[in-house]
This record gives sequence, C-alpha cells and structure tokens, in this order.
Amino acid sequence: MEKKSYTVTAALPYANGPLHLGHIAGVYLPADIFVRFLRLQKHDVAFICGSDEHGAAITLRAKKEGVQPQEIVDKYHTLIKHSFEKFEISFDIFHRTSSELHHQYASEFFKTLHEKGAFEEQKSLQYFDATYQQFLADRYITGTCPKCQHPNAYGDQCEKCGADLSPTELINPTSTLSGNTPELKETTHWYLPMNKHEEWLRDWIQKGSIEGEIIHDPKTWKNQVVGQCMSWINGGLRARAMTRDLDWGIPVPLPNSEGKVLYVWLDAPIGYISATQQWAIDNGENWKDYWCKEEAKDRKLIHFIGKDNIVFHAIIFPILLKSHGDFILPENVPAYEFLNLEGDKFSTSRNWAVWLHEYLEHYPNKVDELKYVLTSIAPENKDSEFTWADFQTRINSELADIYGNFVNRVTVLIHKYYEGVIPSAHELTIYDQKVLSEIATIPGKISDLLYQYKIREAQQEMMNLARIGNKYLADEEPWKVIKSDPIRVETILKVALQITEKLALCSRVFLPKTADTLLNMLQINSEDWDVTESMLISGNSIGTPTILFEKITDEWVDHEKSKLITTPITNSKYPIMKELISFEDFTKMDLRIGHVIAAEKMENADKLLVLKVDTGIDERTIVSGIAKHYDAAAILGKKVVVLMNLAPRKIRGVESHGMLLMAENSEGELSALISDRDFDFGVTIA
RNA sequence: GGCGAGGUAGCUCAGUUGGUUAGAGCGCAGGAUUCAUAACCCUGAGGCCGAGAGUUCAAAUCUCUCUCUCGCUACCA
Repeated sequence: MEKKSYTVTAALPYANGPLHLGHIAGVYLPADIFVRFLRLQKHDVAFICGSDEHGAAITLRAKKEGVQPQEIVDKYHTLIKHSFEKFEISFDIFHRTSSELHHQYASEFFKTLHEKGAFEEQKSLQYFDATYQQFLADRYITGTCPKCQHPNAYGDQCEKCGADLSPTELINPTSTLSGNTPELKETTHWYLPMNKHEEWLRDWIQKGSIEGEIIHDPKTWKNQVVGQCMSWINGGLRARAMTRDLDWGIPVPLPNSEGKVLYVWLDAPIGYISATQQWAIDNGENWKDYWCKEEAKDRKLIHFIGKDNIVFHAIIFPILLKSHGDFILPENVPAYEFLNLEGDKFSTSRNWAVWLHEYLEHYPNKVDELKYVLTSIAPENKDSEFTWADFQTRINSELADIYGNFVNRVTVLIHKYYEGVIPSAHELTIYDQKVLSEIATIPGKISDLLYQYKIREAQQEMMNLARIGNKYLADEEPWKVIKSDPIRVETILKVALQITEKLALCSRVFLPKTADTLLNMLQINSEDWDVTESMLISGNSIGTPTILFEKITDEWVDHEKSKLITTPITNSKYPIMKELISFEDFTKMDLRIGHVIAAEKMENADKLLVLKVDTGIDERTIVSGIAKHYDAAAILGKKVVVLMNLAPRKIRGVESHGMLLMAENSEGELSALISDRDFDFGVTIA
C-alpha cells in the first residue's frame, strides 16, 4: 500500500459555550474515526484542533456578564478540552487562538499577505463611540429596524424580521457600549479582493486543478460543498474586510491601525497552522512538513467542518493560503449537515441541547455507546435526527443484542467447555472457510468506505461481523454438536473466536474503548489495520465473560427527555426557567389591576404589610411581604397587579385574599409591577 | 427575496452514468431455537420515491412549475 501523509483539521469550536451532540456528530467524531483509521493504515497524520477565542460575540458576552473576555474563553477552552479528552477524540493537539504563538504567527501571516499585496485598503464611514473612543462593530450597535420597526435590531441584522441590515440603515442607532448615539467617522480596513481569485477558484473547485495540474478529484467532494462554492463564484465574489474595529483579538500588525484586529475568520483558520507549530515544537517535528508546498509535497490537507462553514474553508481560506504562496490547498473539505434533537434544531439560547460535558459527567462509562449512536446517524448528506428513544433502540437492539451478545456467547461457550482456554482448530469445513474468507473482506470494505467519508456505512460493516458471527453459531450449533463430536466443537469455537478477533480489530476505529477491552481479553496487540493472519494463540486463556454493553432503561430515556424541557439556561445571574405550562394553565390565572386604598405595617412582623385593595369587583385584604422595600405610605394609592384567584391563606392570623405581583432581582430587591398607562383599576390582564 | 442542499418503508437512512418485481438496519407479524444480555436464527408484511406537468421504448434518477425543511446571503461567528 502506498504510504500517504495527512494533515487533518476539525473546525475550531467557538469558546463561548459548551459542545453539544450536534457538534460531535457533525465534525469531531467523523474526523476522529477517519484519523484513527489513517493511523492504523500507518499513514503519517497530524490531527489538529483548538478553540477559537476571538470575535465580537465573546466581547459582547463578557460585557453582559461583567467579566473579561479572557475569563470566558479560559472557562470554555478548559471545558471543551476536557470534554474532548473524556470522549476520546484523539487530537494530536488541542490548541487555542489566544495563545502567544498564535498571535505571533497570525500577525506574521497577515504581514506576509500584506507585503505580497494580497489586501486592498479601503476607507469607509463607520459608527464611532466618542465616550469609549472606539469604532463599533455591527453587533455593538442597536436601533430601530427600518423594515419592521423592531426597536432592538442589531447593526447587521434584525432578529425579528430577519432582514440583513447595515448599521447606517438603523433608525436611532445606539452604542451598546455607552448607550449614546454614535457618530459616523472615517475608518480604514484591509479587504481581501476575492473577485481577483474567481478564475482559479472555478478550476480548482470544478476540476480540482491549479494552473492545469490536477491536485484532487472533485467527484470526491460532497455535492453541497461544490454546489455552494460554485453558487458564490458564479454570483461574483466581492472584496471582504479582513480587519475589524475591536479591542479583542490579534492587533493588525501595521502602522496606524490602533484599535483594529484581524477578522476572526482570518484569524481562526490560521489557528490550524499555529496549533501545528505548537505541536511540532512539543514533539520535535517540523511544522512545515505538514503545511508547506516544499516540505509537504504529497500531503493531503483535510478540513472536517459543518455545513455553515463551507465558504470559509473552501473559498476564503484557500485564497489566503494561495496568496501567501507557501502552502498546500485542502485536498477535501468534508462538510457535514446538522443534527437535530427530538424534532427541533439544537439551540444554545433556547437551551435545546444535549451537552457533551453533562452526558460525560452522568454517564462516564457510556462513551462508546454514544459514539456508536452518533456514527449511525451522522448527518453525512442531509440533516439527521437524534432522539433518546432512538438512542435506546440502537444501543439495546444493535450494540447489546447483536455485538455484545455475540461476544458473550463465544466467551461463555469457551468457558463452559474449555475453562476459558482457546482451543485449536482442526479440519475446516467448506462453510468454515467461507465464513473466514468472508470476514477477511470486511476490513477492506470499511477501508474503501472510510476513504469516501462514509462512516455510517463503514460502521455497519463492522456490525456485519457480529451478524456473521451470530449466524455462524446458529448454523453450527456447538451446544448440540458437543454431545456427539466434541473435537468438531473446538474448531467451531476457534472460528467463532476469530470472528470476535476481527470484530475487535475493526472496532478500534469506531469503539476504541470496547476494542481495547476485547483485544486485552484475547491477548492481542496490533497496530495494523488489516491483519490477515489470526493472532490468537491456542492454549492462551481468555478472561471471564463480562457484559460489554448494558441496556438502556426506559427510565433513562424518560429522565433525559424531561431534562430537555427543564434544563437551566446557562446564565448564572438569573434563575432557571420553570417548567413549561399550557395556555390553559395560563388562562386559569385571574390577573387584574388593583388600587391600594389602605396600607399598614403588620405589628410584630418585619416584612409584612396589610393592604386593602380595590379590585373593581370587591375590596379585599391582601397581606404582602414587601415591607422591607415599600413602607405603607409609598405603596398607598398605587395601581398594582393583583393575582385574584390565589387560594386564600392566613398569614400571622390575617387572611390574605390574593397576591401582589412584584419583580425581584438577584439581590432580592422588589419592585411593584404597575400599569404604565392610566387605566382604571379593575381591568383584567391577559 | 436570491442561491445551494435536501424531501424515498412506522423510524434512521442507502440508491453509482435513467434499465427487470425500489434497498439496508431497526421496529412490527409469524416460525424455529435455547450457548447467550427474553438475546440469536429463518420467513414475511410494509413505499403513488413531497405534488403536478414534460422528455423518453423506459424516470426515484433528466427538464420545468409548485410546496416543505435546513444552510448561505458577503461587517454573525
């Protein structure tokens, strides 16, 4: 086999939130399977990733939470890194873009491009916050949407009507930094004139050729990748700014560029390179062997990404690499579609997600189970669907019943008949030979599929080994033959154990923990993918049978499903959202405006006021625990929101009929909810 | 709005350049079996291939129209 070398990258996760199953199924797990396979094929491979820690979203979040951006990225970098480790994603390095090395190299990269004339300087008018003395990124400006009049549209987009906006279109623009109206001021940015690159990109995407030389086969690229790239190119590429006015990121390494940083999408993919450099330093390698034309001539660069990242990896980054001049271009950009969850999109803001770190915390011994399920439903060609019921079915009736049970059958029989010692095979029947030659073809099939990035089908082939094994046992019936021909049974079980061996070897790619367990049991150790000769040694004893995969109970499924609705939104400042209620539940509440016509402090109680409230239909007594925030005089005469039909309750001897609604902040301070228009008391609220 | 990718069995998905009765796994039904995690093995039932029109001897596959989902839409990252 021809020896090849690979540099494999997985999209840098953005360090402002944890990872969920969608990220794993659509990028990291497929990449990891591919890389584990390449390593067993003895290819020279570097598997590179890291966290993406710059960009406006992080600074906005930091401001909102009242912390430094560094605190946020430190927190999520650590969380994400640990999750990957526990989930056994086998990166050679998981680096970060806030590192000094990355800052240095990204600056250098930018300078080289600048010296080669890859950028164009353009002046434009941009909003400037005079109080903070800085230009404002689009996300830092809010105002009224000119299309739908939504009062809180962002400078780039109105989240209500979905319109794409530019900051200058906003009515009454406001700086989110100071709350003041920003002023328009001239600023300079460095643009990448992508239009100049259309011609070679077209050839490269469609024919896989650069300057007439074929460097990859475009048929191996996914439809959606080629389709989307060609749509961009045919639509005409335009210059795109590669710098931003922001104080978080990599400073533009040029004179007169104070307050400007590299665009995070320029910075992030360079992170693949700087991460490789760090890894090379740590391991005595030369990073150029992994990236540069001269040194890495036959190396294949593969970017695993999600579909939202296609143009950046298949158009913009290649332009940067080619403009720089030293680099190889990606050989393929396998882009995965998205994973949905129980019929709905994964959503961080709505907290509709299964978080990897939580899963790993709750089920640290169920890593391979999750890998199996996510590989089975990997969104290779279209969006796919994760449900907990499906998770249960796949583990119980595939992993446990077919795979686990097969291994169990073989080991139990060997223990029963031979006290755990591997028997010798004698004369092979035609059927034995057929089975053995059939299983010998499986590694090759898996190999072909993996080179085409068809991981779900490849995993199916692994499962076929267990199916073949189960059928072999059913056909040969050693538990019957043992009574008439015990010698024959030795052969049968040896063959069955060879199927187990093959299964274990193939599992190294998909189910590494399970593979370790099995290979350990069989006392086999191999670093090669396709092992033609069995390495089982007759006379060795195998360990005691253990259950490989426990079944998933209905309780588990119910528990996980209920968590989806009630899990907290990841924002520590405010209490978590309560369980959803139906509209019918809501209509049960009778809310009205009431008028406080009398108020007095209850004796011998610090917190209580006894109020008399006119609700329009009656005058009632309400005891309210607000004395620390409102004295009697302050609340007297106010129009307040009253929950009318709360069951009456005696408080310190006085019966209270209803409840005053109050807002409460994290310090426990209260504010009465009052009507902002002068409606008469007695009106209902709905 | 424009562009890209999808819509195939109850579920999750395959279907190469148009070519017999449209496939797999799971689920379901029936049978067989007992070494095994009530597991395994065999058989079977399930599809107007999103809707409509067209090209063709022949369409899931090519063309057009419509519809639904997801993504991108150039300063979101």
